[in-house]
Amino acid sequence: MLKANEDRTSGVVTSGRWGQIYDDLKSAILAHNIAPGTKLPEDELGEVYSVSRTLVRAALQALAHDRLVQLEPNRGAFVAKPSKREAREVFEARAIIEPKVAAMAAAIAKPSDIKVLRRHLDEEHKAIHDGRQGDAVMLSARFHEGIAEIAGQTILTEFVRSLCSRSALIISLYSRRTDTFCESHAHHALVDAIAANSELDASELMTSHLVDLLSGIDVSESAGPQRKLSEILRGV
Amino acid sequence: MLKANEDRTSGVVTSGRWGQIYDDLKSAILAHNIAPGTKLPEDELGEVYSVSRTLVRAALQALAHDRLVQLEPNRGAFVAKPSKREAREVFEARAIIEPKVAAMAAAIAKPSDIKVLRRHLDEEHKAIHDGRQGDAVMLSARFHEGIAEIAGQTILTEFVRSLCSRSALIISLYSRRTDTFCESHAHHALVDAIAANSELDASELMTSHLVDLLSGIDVSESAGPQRKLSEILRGV
DNA sequence: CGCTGAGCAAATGAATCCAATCTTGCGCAG
DNA sequence: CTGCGCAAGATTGGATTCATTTGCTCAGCG
Repeated sequence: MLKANEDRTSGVVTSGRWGQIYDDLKSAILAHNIAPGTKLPEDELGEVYSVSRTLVRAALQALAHDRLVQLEPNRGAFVAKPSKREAREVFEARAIIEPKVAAMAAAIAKPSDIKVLRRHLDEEHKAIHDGRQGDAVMLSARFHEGIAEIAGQTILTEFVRSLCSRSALIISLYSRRTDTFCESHAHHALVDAIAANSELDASELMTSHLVDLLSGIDVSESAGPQRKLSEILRGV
Repeated sequence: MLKANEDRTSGVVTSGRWGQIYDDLKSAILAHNIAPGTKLPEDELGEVYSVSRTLVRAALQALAHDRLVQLEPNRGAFVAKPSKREAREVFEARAIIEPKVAAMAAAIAKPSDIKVLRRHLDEEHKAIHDGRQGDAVMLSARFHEGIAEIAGQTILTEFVRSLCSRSALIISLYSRRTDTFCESHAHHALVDAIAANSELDASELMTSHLVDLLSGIDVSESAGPQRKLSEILRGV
C-alpha cells in the first residue's frame, strides 16, 4: 500500500498516533479510494481504526488544514470538492512556485539526488504500467516534492506538497484525459535538465509541464460544486 | 486589541469556538506578548479562557500547523523559535511568491482596493507612531495579506499569511534594527505602484522591500535555537 | 393534496475522567 | 562532594460521557 507515513503529516507534529490515521486517510483520498464529497463520520472511522473519536477528530482537523477534507460545523467532515476556481488557483500557485524551485534544484543537485529522482520515476512508471492510477498520482506528487527537497527549501517543499495533494484531488475531479497524471516523458526531461544543472531548462520545463497538466483538466467557468442540488434541478 | 478574528484561522474551519482561543493566542504571539520558547500548558490556558483542555488542544494543534507553536510529544506546547535557517527560508519563499502576487494585484487593482490598502497604511502608521510595535508587525502582515487578497488568489493569500506570521516571529527574534518592521515609505511606494497598475514596479518594489526586511535581521550561520541551555552556558 | 410544525434520531461539540510519560527533587552509594 | 537511581508530582494523551445542534419523519391543518 505504498507506505507513505514515514515522515508524518508533513513534518508538522509527530504527536501521538493520530498521524497514522491522518496518513491512511490522506493516502485513501489522494489515491481516489474515497470519492470527493464523501462523508467521513467520526465514530465510523473510530470503529475502523479501533480508536476513539478524539483521535479521529485530530486527524480530520489536520486534513482540513490541508484542505483535503472540509469540516462543516455540526454537520461533519467531508472529502473536499475543490471548486473550479480553486483548481485554477492551485495551478496558478504551482506555476509561480515550482519553476523557481526546479531552477534552485538544478543549481545545486548532486548525483545522489538525481538517483533518488530516477528511482521515483521508475516507481511511477511501474504504477502507470500496472494501471494503479491511484498510486500513480501519489507518486507523481512525491516526485514534485522530491525536486523541492533537492532545492533544500523545506518551507517551499511544504507548499509544494500541499499543492500537489490538492492537485491530485482536482485531477480526480476534473480530469478529461485519463493519462493526465504527469506524462512520464515530461518528468524525464525535467530530471535530465536538473542533472545537467541547467536552471533555465528546468524552470521552463516545469512551467510547460504545469501548463500541460492544466490543459488536461476542465476548469471552464461554471457553477461550483457548492451549488445546491435544488438549484441545479431548477435549471438555474 | 485589534480584533483579528473576523475570518477565522485562515478560513479553514470556523468550527466551534476554539477559533477564539486560536486567534487570541495568535495575536499574542505575533504581537510578541508571549516570548518565543514560552511553554503553553494546556490546563493553564484552559483556566484563562474558562474552557476545557479539549478546546485548548484544538487551538494549539491549529497553531502548530501554522508553525507558530511547536508541539513536543509528552512535553507540551511551546511558542515556536524559528532557526536561522528557517528564517532565511521564509524570506526566500516570500521573495519568490510576493513579487508575483504584487504584480498580479497591480494588474487588476480597483480604486476601492487602493482605499483599503491606504487605510491599512494609516493604521500601521498610527501604531508605529504610538510605539505599539506588536500591533505594528501585525498590521504590516495584514498589509501584505491585503495585497494578496487584491490579487484574487485565495490560496496564495493563505501562503502569504502563513509566511508573514512566521516573519513576525522571526523579526521579533532576530531583529537588529528596531524599525525593522516594514518601513512605511516602502509600503507607500508599493501602494502607489499598485494604484498605477504598473506590474513591473510593484514586483520590483516588493522584491527590494523584502531584501530590506531581510537585511534588517541577523541570519548569520550559527547554532540554531534548539541548542540546550547547558550548551550555551558552557560557552560552546 | 400540499404545506407547516412538532418530535425523534443521529452525529458533532465539549467536558470530565483515567492512564501513560516525563520532569524534578531527594536520598544513597561511591 | 559528586553522580546515579528512584519515587513523587505534574502534564500530556486518549477514552468515555453528557449536551446541543441538525436533519428527517410524520401527523395535523389549510
